[in-house]
Amino acid sequence: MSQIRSNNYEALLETHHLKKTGPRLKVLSLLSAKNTATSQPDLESVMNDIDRVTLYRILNAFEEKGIIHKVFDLNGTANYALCKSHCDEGHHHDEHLHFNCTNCKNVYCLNDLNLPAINLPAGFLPDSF
Amino acid sequence: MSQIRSNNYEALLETHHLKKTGPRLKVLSLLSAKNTATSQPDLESVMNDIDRVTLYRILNAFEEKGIIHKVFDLNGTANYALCKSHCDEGHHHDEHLHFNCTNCKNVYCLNDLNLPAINLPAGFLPDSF
DNA sequence: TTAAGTGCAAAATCTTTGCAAATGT
DNA sequence: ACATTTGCAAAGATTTTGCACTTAA
Repeated sequence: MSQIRSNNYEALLETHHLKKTGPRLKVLSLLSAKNTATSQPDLESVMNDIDRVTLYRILNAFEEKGIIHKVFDLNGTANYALCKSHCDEGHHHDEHLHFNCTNCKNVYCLNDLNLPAINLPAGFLPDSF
Repeated sequence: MSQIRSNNYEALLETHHLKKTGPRLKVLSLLSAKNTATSQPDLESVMNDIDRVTLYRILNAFEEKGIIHKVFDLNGTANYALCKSHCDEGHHHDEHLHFNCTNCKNVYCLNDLNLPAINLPAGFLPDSF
């Protein structure tokens, strides 16, 4: 089973023309193991065997490729979660809400939820949420 | 008229037991002059006569007192805007949405807007938005 | 007068950049 | 073998802290 999952990650990397390296697979498995977005500090502490700079670069690369998305919590710290649906290179398309639990401090992705209708002021068109 | 506005700021500071100093009044007048939230870098560049550290302390103090609120834009940079309604010390109560114009990069407060109904997953209760 | 606020210097973080060594294909 | 990716060192940027001086009340 972890075999199957691991293959999924590798396929994901292949799709995006990224090499299947240890650090990258580790990030993917960490992010998919949780149902909440993971903060960069948390990732760093768990990946203490790999360089902090490498983590920055992996996260940036994944975000550009549309593999993960970044959301800032109430403290302004970046949290990352896997994209569920069709995200292209350079453009994310899995628009959904997040919420920040004040109890456990976790950031949840509300993928199942319909986006509420939001009327922007006159003259503005919605682009993304 | 700028006289009247200035008096408003001073009253605001009095209410919160803060001294009416030059830097503080300047921050208040800058924030109220715009209908969008102002990023900290923008504030710094405009307040180039006062120390960066002072600005940090003023913004933190104002936020704690419930005079302003902080919102992070899509780049994770802090933007500040005056609170419109009843915000207490340590607790903000003017819940509203923000949006980030991809054209002008400004962060707008949607005070007039009704909050959309959002159903959290089972077991969670909304606290703030 | 005196408690609060400011400015400066310096520390502590956080993030980016450059380059040589290591690794995947 | 070659282009990518990583690790390390170092630069840059952001945020916090300590302390002496200044200012509002």
